[in-house]
Amino acid sequence: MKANLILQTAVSHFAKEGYAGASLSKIAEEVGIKKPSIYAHYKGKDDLFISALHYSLDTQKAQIASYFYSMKNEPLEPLLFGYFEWFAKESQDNERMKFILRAAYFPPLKLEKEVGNLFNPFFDNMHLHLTRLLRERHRHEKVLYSDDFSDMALAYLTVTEGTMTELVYTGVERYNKRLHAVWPIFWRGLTK
Amino acid sequence: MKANLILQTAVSHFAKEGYAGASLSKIAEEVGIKKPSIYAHYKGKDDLFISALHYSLDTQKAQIASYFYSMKNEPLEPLLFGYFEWFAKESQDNERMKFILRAAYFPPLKLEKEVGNLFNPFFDNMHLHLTRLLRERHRHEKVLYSDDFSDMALAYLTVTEGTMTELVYTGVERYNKRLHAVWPIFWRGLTK
DNA sequence: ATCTACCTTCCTAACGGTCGTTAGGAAATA
DNA sequence: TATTTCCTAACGACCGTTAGGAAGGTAGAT
Repeated sequence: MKANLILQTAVSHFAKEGYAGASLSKIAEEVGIKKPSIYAHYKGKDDLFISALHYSLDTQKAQIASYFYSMKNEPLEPLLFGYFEWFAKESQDNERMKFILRAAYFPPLKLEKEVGNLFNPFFDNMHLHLTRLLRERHRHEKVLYSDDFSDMALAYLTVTEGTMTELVYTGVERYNKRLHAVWPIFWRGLTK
Repeated sequence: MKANLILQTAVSHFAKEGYAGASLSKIAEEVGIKKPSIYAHYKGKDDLFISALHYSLDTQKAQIASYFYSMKNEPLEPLLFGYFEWFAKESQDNERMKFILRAAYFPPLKLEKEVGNLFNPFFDNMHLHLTRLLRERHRHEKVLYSDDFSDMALAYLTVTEGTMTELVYTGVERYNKRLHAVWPIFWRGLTK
């Protein structure tokens, strides 16, 4: 399917160059078609961008869900910490993540609203599931210090984003340094 | 000084539109001059971008230093926590911070090297001063759990960035929610 | 089985527009 | 007089987009 190839190439270009910096000519060139042929599959640059974001978020969501499912029988600490390591492995040479971060933090102004409409449910969904996970686990493991599971989930997400930005910006070595600096402190603060 | 007015306008435009999205015509228009007049002050778009970044980092550095100096007689906890609140107040309608973040995470590819040369000393400097601060304070207050001050400083910076990105992206309300979710946990993990 | 109509996909050519940049000169400042 | 600052005019390059048509496949009717 050419449409999908265009989409994936677009993700890579938008990740590296941003919305304004990416060029349809170059995307088409990498796909192996001419620029106007893109219009057989997408209405225009905006449509391509939104489609790429939609696709990226769906894929990301599925991957995260599959990680948490695969770890569902592990204790809480390796489950939460392992997510960081899994994430680093998944995200290497993975431009989808970079695209997602870039679109989240610095969306093209004219698409701000539509981008927000895609992101807000995504984050709310993550927060909700994480809150539920913590509540569920606490019932059996009873290791958590507080019982405000929503706040703990939000704190966890904050740490993931603080390290993720480092991963995207400077690479995996400094990401790991940060991770091993912050995790023992955070986990100590989280548990009894 | 017209050069400085151009610089500040450029910061605002680069923050909102990014390097590729910002246009010299629009910057000139907002300043009240014509586009080619910019070339009387800067060699071109690249020079303007780098100058704007240099200026932004210098200003930011001075402001941060002045906060920590003004709080030098406070205990460690209000000093570290207050930085978040001070930061939110400073950063409202402050496009400098947005520009700095954007330039740090998603620099224009062709200026990646020069941008890195400006950022790396900035972050290293922050990390160094924070490490020293923690070591110094621990000698008198003895509240810290660990004695790896470098790792604690890095962890603190990670939390600041995790919340800062939220501040830039969604605004001050959700920033405060995150802050009040993560800080008690983090501080508990940091201290005896 | 063949013809017809239609739709998808891709092309070349070209559109109007904006981009960053330069040339060259006028006005102001020192 | 020399230099800085600003202007108008224009450059070539690239942008996203559209027009119009060729090639190919598909579906239904004859």
